[in-house]
Amino acid sequence: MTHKNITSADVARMAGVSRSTVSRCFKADSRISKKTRERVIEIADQLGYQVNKIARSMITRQSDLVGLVSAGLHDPFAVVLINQLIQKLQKMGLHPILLDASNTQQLELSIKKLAQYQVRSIIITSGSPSSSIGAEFIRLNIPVILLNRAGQLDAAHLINCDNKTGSTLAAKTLLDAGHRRLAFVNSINSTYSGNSRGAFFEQALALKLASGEISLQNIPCRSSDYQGGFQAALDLFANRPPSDQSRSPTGIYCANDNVALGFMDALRHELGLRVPEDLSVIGFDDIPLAGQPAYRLTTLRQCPEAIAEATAKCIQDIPSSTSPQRITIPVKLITRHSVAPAAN
Amino acid sequence: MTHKNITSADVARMAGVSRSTVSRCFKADSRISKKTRERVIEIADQLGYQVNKIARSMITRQSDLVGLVSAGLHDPFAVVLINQLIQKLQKMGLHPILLDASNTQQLELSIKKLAQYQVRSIIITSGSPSSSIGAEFIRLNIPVILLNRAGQLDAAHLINCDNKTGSTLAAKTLLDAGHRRLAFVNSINSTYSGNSRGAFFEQALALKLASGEISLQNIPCRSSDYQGGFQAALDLFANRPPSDQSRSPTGIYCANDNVALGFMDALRHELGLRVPEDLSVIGFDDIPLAGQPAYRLTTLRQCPEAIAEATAKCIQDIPSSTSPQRITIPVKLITRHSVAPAAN
DNA sequence: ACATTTTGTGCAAACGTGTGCACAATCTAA
DNA sequence: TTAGATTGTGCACACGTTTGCACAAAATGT
Repeated sequence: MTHKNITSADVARMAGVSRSTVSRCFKADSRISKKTRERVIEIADQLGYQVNKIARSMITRQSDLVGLVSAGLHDPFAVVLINQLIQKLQKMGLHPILLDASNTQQLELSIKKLAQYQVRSIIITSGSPSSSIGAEFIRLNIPVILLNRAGQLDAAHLINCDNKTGSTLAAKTLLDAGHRRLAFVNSINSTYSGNSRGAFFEQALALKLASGEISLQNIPCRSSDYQGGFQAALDLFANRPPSDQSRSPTGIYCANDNVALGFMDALRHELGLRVPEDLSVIGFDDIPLAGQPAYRLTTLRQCPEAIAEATAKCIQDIPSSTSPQRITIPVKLITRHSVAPAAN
Repeated sequence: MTHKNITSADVARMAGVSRSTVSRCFKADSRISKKTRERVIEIADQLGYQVNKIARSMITRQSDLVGLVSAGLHDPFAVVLINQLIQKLQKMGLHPILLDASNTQQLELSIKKLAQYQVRSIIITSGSPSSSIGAEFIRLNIPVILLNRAGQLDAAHLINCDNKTGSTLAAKTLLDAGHRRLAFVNSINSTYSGNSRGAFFEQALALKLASGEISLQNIPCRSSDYQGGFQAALDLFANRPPSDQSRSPTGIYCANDNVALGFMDALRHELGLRVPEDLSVIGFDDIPLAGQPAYRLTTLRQCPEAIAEATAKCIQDIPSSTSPQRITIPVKLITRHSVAPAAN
């Protein structure tokens, strides 16, 4: 027994006008006499009438729905970002439908169904759903927004944090502290952010690397999360002869905070090394945990609120924009206590 | 220029049948000859036809959309729970629309709009949106599922973890370790879970409390999160004269893991106290961080997957179920290294 | 062979809205 | 006063589906 909704016909009858008039009373730019509009809205309110979005979507071929795909909620930065996105979208009257990209096959299925809901746009935030999915949406004329992801899609809107400045700052910070043996910790499963940061880090060090002043080592981890960082630190020092200890890196730049925290915990709790006395560590993102007393991680902050804000604005601008947008969000060095002058 | 979708009329024309027939070919229980059905589906596939959910929803007054409201993504347990929910729902072909309950006023607005999308049901997971919202949905004949929340709504489906058994186990664990001065850390902003756990904890200790064998102190914190726990520990020892130190509690039960971690960090990093040597701490939830080497928190695990599974099943069963469901999910004691025998 | 049931398909109405077009009413300008 | 412009409203169709009803064809029973 479904509840009978009050429709525009009801309020039309009540107000002694046609359904068309009722409809037009809710559109700002329609030619309706002030008097009629006021009366109709009055009655509508009184009846608790609300326009049926489903019916409206059918005719306008547009909805207030937005697809939001993310590879699980494992990465803490992804979580705060999504949180901000939800709030901003909600404020704009948009409703995000969350899709999990962990299972690619599953995802492709869901994402096709999603297209049937006339979503206004789709935001792809992390992980790696095959970019063919994005292409599929482009083909259906549904705008695609890529957040911190590689842009193989020319037609997609791109919003990225400034990995170049960030990585350059990381390099400078470690160099200024006197570190000579540097390392970059990154997942072997290439992600856009990680690879990009690594490349810019190396680029910032290029001159000194060429002159032999400093060294740079790539430390691979299995996954770009806490466990990955943890294991990477273990692996790094596992089969290293004591005589070789003096050659291990002292300035560590991690692809993101989560990796950095895992790396630090392994150093401290498993390997008996101190941060920052023995090794300096820099992360990226500034996730909430990074600032807490257990870690006090020096890191590059990318502001999730700014990204969410830019995304919201991007969606708003899409109807009037002709070419896909390219937006770069600034990052900021947050100096805490995980970097100290090199001991040797 | 919107992309022209292929409709059932297209495939009907192509197959030389009527739209009705096409529609029926996709419903399992319709009387359609095997031959026709196969041919139609063949052609539909070939054309890439997909039923328009919007149009279907309009006529069936049902959609594959599900409302999922949560108070931000701050609590780590809420995050893993939501993650599981998303995956399970996605697997069932349902699409969750996420709503943020941080701003109550904003929420009421969004949630009303949501009703217009004919959501199949609404899942309320944490935080405290006024229960009138739930009532509003009940009134609209939209099923409401409350997860780990108080049930002022008789008509709502209730899924709760077993706070009673959990708190009883916590009490037993601390008592068995020889602790006499116990405490419960909970937010002053009452949440259902926190209050419930506190009440059952006290209940489990009732006999020994009455006999004066042990003592129980309530430690309030401003919020039921990391910061709250952190500050609570600071407050507890702030204006306590050294002579009084011996009377402070040694067995601490926290309303949830997040509070427990904050509490522990304050003890260790700000107050110079050791866990578990000086104080024993038990949490609730078993969030991912709790198991990591920095904490090794002994805690009561409530399995997010089990809750999500129960929720999914609940939604599935709703059409055929007559009375609202009441489901309790078991919890399990996870023994790690934050509880030790009482020193004195 | 005929009556009756079963099976398969089409017609048309409904869901609730937006919007082009027509047209009446009011207003403006000479 | 009258022709034309402007304003406000209604009619009717469209969006893409589901589904009750009608009905032809096939199958069944006697």
